Amino acid sequence: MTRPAPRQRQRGSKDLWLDAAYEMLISEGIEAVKIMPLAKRLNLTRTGFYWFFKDLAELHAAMIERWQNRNTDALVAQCEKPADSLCAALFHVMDCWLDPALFDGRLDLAIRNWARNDAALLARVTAADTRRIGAVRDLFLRHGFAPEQAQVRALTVMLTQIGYSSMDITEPRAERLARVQHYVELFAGTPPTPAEAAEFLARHAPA
Amino acid sequence: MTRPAPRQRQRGSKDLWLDAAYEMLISEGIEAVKIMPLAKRLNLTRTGFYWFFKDLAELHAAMIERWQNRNTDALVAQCEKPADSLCAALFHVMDCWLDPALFDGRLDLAIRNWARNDAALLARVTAADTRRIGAVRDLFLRHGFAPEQAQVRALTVMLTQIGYSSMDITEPRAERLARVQHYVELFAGTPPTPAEAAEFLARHAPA
DNA sequence: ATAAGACTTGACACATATGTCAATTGTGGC
DNA sequence: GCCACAATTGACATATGTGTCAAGTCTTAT
Repeated sequence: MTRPAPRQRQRGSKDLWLDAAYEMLISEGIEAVKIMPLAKRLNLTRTGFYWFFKDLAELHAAMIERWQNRNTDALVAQCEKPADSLCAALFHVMDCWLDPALFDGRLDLAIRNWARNDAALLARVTAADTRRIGAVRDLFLRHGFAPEQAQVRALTVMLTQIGYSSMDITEPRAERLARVQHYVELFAGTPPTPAEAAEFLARHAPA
Repeated sequence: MTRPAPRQRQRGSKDLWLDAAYEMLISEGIEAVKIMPLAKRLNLTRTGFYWFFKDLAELHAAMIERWQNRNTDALVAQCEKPADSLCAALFHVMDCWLDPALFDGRLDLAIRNWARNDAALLARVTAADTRRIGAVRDLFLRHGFAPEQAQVRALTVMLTQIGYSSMDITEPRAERLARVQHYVELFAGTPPTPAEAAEFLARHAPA
């Protein structure tokens, strides 16, 4: 009968620090993820941190671990969803742009910037990129594109997504939603049918 | 007869510090642009810095000034170059991707990341983006696209460019060169003529 | 009630950064 | 030769960050 959570006065916790670290990473970059500021934000004493983590490096490792099991898997899954047409398939990919549960662009960008001066992380990001681009490229290949065009279109889809985060575009949700079908038209080379567009919009109707 | 440059033992100089600061900004982000590390890299005494700049903030301001008068102007100029066809016009835009004198993607990215936590800079970046996207959009409008499609295509062109820097893609020059015509085909909706592609390639032939 | 263990705290030692200032060092103009 | 002054320097005061450790404080199981 192991008591599942002994919990005592428990003000801090591993996840509490980790969550705060994520917020910091996303809003100000890895350079801002420091123990003292996190402690201030959490209203805890700085040294309590060391009960949960060996040091800053261990916090960093934990953050990377958490990212690893996220964005990429969801994106690949969206690419592999069965679809009746190219446009329908692309709409599945576009779902990622509208549902933060599928893909967190800000987190991705933050990790990417972090990787600029962390060789080990860069390797993991590059591996993730290869997987993602490969998944989108295969989608285009399945729909009859020549290898060169499939590769370029896949890259452009991914690049656009990253650019969106990087440029920090904050159009209203409705506007972005309406714009998606134009992106699909661009990437596919032909406009989606009204039925396809309608299905997409229905998926993202306000809950 | 004002002696133009009195120069004495002059080991440092405003530009020396500024150049070093740019290198730092590009390779490691604004957080790394600190006086002590710059001094070390330049093999100068840290305090010498204060002869040229009032403080770190003044260095920062100088860097922004220098960026301001660069990337955007060249890009807009490329968009406005006369062209016989849409593809030819797009090839002019693509010139920016291959000529660092026209557009320095790494600098642009670094400034963009910096702007994430500097509201004043963010405003300038946003203004630059508006100008750039507007120039590309007008290009598509001139070639007969509907407003919505022109806007989406312009955004995608810019987003792709930013994504390229952000993703840090380092394909060999020859490969990128070869790929450009596929991007043009994607953005234009129709492939360029062999003559147009050849002209582009000739422009970028090794000097 | 009390002991065990989960969690917190403050003091210490240290590193790296910023900015000020008075003192110095070279060099060109006289 | 030497003066003026542009440019450099080292010492000082201060801020913010990291990490260690011994001592303290709750809370729950017995």
